[in-house]
Amino acid sequence: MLSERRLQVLRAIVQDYVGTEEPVGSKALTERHNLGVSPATVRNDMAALEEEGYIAQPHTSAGRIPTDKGYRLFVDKLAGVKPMSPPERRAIQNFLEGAVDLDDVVARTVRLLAQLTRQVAIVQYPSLTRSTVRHVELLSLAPARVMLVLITDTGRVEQRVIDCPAPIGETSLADLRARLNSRVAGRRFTDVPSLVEDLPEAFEVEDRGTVSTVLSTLLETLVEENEERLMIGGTANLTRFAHDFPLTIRPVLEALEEQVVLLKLLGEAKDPGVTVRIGHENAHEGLNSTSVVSVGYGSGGEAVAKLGVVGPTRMDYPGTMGAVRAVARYVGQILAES
Amino acid sequence: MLSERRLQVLRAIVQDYVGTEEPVGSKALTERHNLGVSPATVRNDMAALEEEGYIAQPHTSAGRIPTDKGYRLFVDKLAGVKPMSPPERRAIQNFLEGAVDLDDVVARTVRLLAQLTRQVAIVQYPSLTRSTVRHVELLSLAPARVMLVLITDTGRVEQRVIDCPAPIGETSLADLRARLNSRVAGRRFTDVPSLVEDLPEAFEVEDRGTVSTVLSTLLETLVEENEERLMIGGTANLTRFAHDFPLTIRPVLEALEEQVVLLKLLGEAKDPGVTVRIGHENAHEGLNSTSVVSVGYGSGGEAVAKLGVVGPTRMDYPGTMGAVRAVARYVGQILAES
DNA sequence: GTCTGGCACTCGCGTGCGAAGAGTGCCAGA
DNA sequence: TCTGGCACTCTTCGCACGCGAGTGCCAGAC
Repeated sequence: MLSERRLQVLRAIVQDYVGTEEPVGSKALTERHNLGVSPATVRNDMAALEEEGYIAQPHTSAGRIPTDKGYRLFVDKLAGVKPMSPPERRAIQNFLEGAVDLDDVVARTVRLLAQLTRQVAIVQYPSLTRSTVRHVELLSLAPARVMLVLITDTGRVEQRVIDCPAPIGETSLADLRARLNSRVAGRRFTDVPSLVEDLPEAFEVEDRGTVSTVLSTLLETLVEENEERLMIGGTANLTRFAHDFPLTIRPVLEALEEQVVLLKLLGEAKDPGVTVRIGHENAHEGLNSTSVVSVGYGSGGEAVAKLGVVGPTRMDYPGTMGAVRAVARYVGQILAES
Repeated sequence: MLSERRLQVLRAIVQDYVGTEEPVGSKALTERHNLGVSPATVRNDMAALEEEGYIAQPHTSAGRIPTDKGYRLFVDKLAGVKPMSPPERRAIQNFLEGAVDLDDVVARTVRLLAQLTRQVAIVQYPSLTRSTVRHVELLSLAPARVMLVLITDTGRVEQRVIDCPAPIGETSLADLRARLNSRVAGRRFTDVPSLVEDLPEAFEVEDRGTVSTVLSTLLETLVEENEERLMIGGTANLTRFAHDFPLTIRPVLEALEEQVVLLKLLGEAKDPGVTVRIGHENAHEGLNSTSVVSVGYGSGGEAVAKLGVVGPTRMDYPGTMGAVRAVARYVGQILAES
């Protein structure tokens, strides 16, 4: 077990390193933080911390920098979440309130998050799977071709063109539309399958094939996770620390282009609060020198999607966590209102 | 006027510099291209080319590199468009054919273009203003709240929620939907305004306000240019030449995040063929050291949107132009089919 | 026991210098 | 008009050197 002072030393190292971006030595530490002890003592503590793997030195005769393990301890035990100041809160609210539709909400959220944290922001669109159905529309494009439009309570619209096994008449289609909506409107996606199960039976034999096809397409649309979209922004912020790691920026940019990777990244965080994944804790190799701070957000009390930022492991964790949490909260509010 | 041989020298310089990424000297030139003259002669030509501003030397005693003006001459007079090889064409076609909807088409196009050119790819969604209406759908969300869904021939879907001045009955709404569709379905956006002008007159007085509101929202949606969306990809390719210009990558990334800038960038090119804007020819400052190669594409014979790539001025112009042109052609085909 | 001051030691980094190499410009001759 | 040769310029690279930051350890003080 580490003594209280050693934890303080670790905290000081993290704070200084995040601020200066340079390895921090024992002398500088005692000057900047009044720990009440001499550099020599701090050196002993540092040696112990290094022994335990919390800090490391890039070269002999250089200062120490925190390891992933050190940041982890810092985040878990030594630092809280720094709340946003009232002016910042107002700014967030104002910025988000101007949004006109869902795309705009997401776009503004990304910009806002990128600006606040000065890092790369990722915002997932409100997920289909946890939302409710507002309306299902069926349009006849051709005798045996139907377009399915699904509108969710979060304002998201998904459309699919369906090739039917047999032509279907306008009357039958209208019938199907009406029955479908009376059953599923306002219901959660997860409940839909059981609600429409016996629907084909209500139709004439010749239409049943088409009805089944439409229904299965609807169900596909509902559960299909790979349709989950997200928006990213603030990639220019990567260049802020590129001078340290010019070789790092490439894999990060590559990872950011893989939506699958990002969705997995956000999806992994199961914690209801703010989740932090540091360095090698990220499964994806390209992100081994970055940290991901993410949190769920939702229109009701419930999370329907995630948002977060990606930045260097050397980041201002309390501030970033505060910003991410605050933005998530306000986005939730905006979604609930609309 | 430059002599034939001097143009050849310029062409050789551009080609070598693009290949090696290093300033090219007179000796290397004569070795790699059989110009039939000695290095000394080439030196004289180089001096002349420098005098005219087509090439420059980074330092005294270094080789020459092309200037923006030099690239311009190269693109206009010295190089053609390099057509794709048959295997490449097949690969393009195969890759694009798997697309399931418009988003997917655009996403695949971006990936493809980024891979082929190894540069940053930008694809604009097929523009609303030049497409035709496939279907207009009206959904009653609440007595005085209607959702308008517009489906275009390119598969794009736009939706708006409209607050009506007065409640409107389902019958009237169905009537409006039917009349609207019979008038505008299959028509070009630009024709729509005159086609629906007198529509309110066909309704009862109490519904006219609502009908007008719906119509004006529809017209807004049709003309609203700021809704133009685009997708970009391949930003990781920027790092390929970041070692030369670590300071360049940041403004480029910033510019790429400004959709407005990109739309303007693509919009500027009026030429029906492939357009190339080199270095300072780009209005946006951040893109002063990059070139943009763009072209229109469309489902019919007509261009409805643009696509292109952004890369260093030192790029393989013939190859890039060929790839951009080929991809545009195939995307057009895919859009026409679906 | 724990902390402190002192001291020797280790490296990384910046500087200056010299040699090497690439490339140019110019000139006289074919 | 082209060519070969020559002197000149500059950049780059390697290397030695000194400086400074920072460490580790030890003996002594509280």
